[in-house]
Amino acid sequence: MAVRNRSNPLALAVLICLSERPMHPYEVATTLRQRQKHESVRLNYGSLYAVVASLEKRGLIVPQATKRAGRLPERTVYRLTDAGLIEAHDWLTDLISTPVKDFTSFEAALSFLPALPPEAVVDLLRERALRLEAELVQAAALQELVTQQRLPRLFWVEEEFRTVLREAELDYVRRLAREIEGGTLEGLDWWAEIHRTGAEPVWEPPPLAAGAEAAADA
Amino acid sequence: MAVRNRSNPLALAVLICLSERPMHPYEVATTLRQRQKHESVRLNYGSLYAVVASLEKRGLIVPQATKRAGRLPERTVYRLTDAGLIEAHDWLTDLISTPVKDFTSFEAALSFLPALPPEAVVDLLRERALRLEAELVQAAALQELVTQQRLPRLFWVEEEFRTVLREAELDYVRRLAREIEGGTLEGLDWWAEIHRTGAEPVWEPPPLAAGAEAAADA
DNA sequence: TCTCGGGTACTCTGAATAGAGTACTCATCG
DNA sequence: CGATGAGTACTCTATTCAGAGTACCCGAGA
Repeated sequence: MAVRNRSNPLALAVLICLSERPMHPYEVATTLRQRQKHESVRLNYGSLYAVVASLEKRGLIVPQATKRAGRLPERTVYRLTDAGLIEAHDWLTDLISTPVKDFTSFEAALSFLPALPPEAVVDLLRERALRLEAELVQAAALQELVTQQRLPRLFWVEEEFRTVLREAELDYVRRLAREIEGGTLEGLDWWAEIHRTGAEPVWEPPPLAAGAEAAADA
Repeated sequence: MAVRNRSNPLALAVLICLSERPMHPYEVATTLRQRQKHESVRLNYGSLYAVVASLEKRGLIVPQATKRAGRLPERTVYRLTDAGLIEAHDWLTDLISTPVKDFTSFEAALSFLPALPPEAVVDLLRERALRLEAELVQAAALQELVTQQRLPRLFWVEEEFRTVLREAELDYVRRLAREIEGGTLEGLDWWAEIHRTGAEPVWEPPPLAAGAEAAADA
């Protein structure tokens, strides 16, 4: 209970949903799902209710009424406070204007590349490329479906952005595979050697002052 | 204590470090720092020791010796087991071959765009573009420094990838700003209208079946 | 009528984390 | 020679979170 201020973007999603009209948490969740926002913001109930409690504690939202339909669990409807609206705008402003470092899993993977033999890596990169292509095809299909439903692009920009990133990744993955295979990746000789000798697995060499012209620091 | 199997890539980093030679956790941390891997894998002590404990429990690493230097705290040196090496390779294989959905904060921001007025968003996007450019300049400087130190590209691919993604993002940010400013973004009319009327802030319209030709579902 | 799946609306629990704190050493500088 | 600051090597704690679980309702089909 209680969220590190501005850590979880789900809190922002809640604030913005409530800026439309008062809702109870479950309704927020279904709204986000309907609008496909759960593709961009991690959403699960455990976090949702924690986030809502924290927003209430910070005075950004207040409970408005709790209704009971039949013997279903109580629904607590929340509404946004003025402070909440301001916080939402500030937060969003900040999120748009200032890039933050996200840790992606492929970046992690890339930083451990030398742990596998180069030929294996080429195959794996090719596999990744195939999967990325498949994802792009799927995304395009979805795109089409959505335009047919006449939902303007404005409400779909995050998906567009995802596609742009995926295309850039695909490009890079292909290029890297080609460079390893073609032997043009600097460091490949050492890399292949390590795995050929079947030596104890080494991940990275000492900063490696080059072969031909050494010591040029004077 | 105990890590959801394969959730935290830091565990992979530990396995791969130990595949080089036995180390104690703190040494793993400094090694990762030296090699700049903490730019790609989230690293902090709290997680490090938890992750190490979990790897031990899973039999992927074993304590080899605990030495004490002076009255400094004990250092427990761990080494990789055979199972650990296999797990490292499997995990890495998987990470390279299979894309996973990462939730980035800019994607979240984009999905809430309509909550701010369009002119404000244009300014914020321009600001972001400037910052991205600055980051790219910095990255290029670092790149140069590293090549001068003759560290082969192989050990730097993750940084290269980050640059590729940043460039793609910059492109997209600029394009989006232009399209909003130029009025060519579909949905802009509605967006501007909402914020002009100063109506209660609304984030998204009902799926909006277009103006001219409606109902085409028969 | 029974029951089965699917939807509503949360609640609980056990991990997993981030980041600060601890407790010591060693080099340096006035 | 004492203070200061950087470095070593963890440990602790308060959150935070993911996912499963609970308890109910409703409609359709056998």
